[in-house]
Amino acid sequence: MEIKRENNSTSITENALEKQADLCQSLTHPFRLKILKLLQEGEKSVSDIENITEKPQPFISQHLKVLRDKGVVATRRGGDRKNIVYYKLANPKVLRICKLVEELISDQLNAENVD
Amino acid sequence: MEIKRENNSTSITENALEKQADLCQSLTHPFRLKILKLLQEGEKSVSDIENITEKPQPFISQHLKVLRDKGVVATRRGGDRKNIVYYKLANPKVLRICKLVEELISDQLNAENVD
DNA sequence: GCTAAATATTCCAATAAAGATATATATATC
DNA sequence: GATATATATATCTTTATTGGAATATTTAGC
Repeated sequence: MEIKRENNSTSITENALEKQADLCQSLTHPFRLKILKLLQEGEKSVSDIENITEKPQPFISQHLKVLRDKGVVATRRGGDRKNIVYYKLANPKVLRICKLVEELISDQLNAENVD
Repeated sequence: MEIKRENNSTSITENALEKQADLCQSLTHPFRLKILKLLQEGEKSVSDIENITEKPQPFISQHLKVLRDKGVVATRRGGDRKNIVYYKLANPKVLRICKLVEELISDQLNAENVD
């Protein structure tokens, strides 16, 4: 069991807010959002994502790592040789957040067009 | 009317994803999330936030600016001398996103505790 | 136009994130 | 244990974000 609180000036709430902020960090890159959008259709391997997006493999893996580290996506090994890693959304709430963000931007653009 | 697309290699979708990513950027700081949490209760002035959080006023204004620039919060001038700026959430979807992020972190912590 | 109160902005040093390239690891087969 | 395929990580340079301190702006009243 690990000690979670570093010092007495950091409240439980502060700690939760930091984790929330940290999670949102994973949503701040267009390519990561694109990955999440792809995963909304269902599980995809790294090379699936490579074929669809036509980006270099290390670039893709780097961004997948960010999503993985924040617990936004989950993985399993598959394929005949167990050398294919399939990624999926770790929690349906991720999808709901992405959709809301998309809608919010849409709302903002519509509000602009009223000018 | 402004030209929105810089070049032909940037698709409509890419453009939307960039805006979405940019919006999420405003959610990546614990203090900004704290502000949003406060504004969920209702409109607050800068000095309200100052009194509640006990942070330096420029610090607060800097973070409010980020939220304002992304269209996450809206302002109005009020008070007898019109020198008080009241902040509120710009769109109810902001609240829903914050709550989902909070729940997602909560889910993650619960999943951890099963270990 | 000066003052006061409330809020906003600028500047700068420190830290963190991004992306390309090179390299490493994991898994099964031979 | 060498090979092949799929994926992951490390390194390095560039660029963006952070926060504190000082300063500026806005508004109304005098």
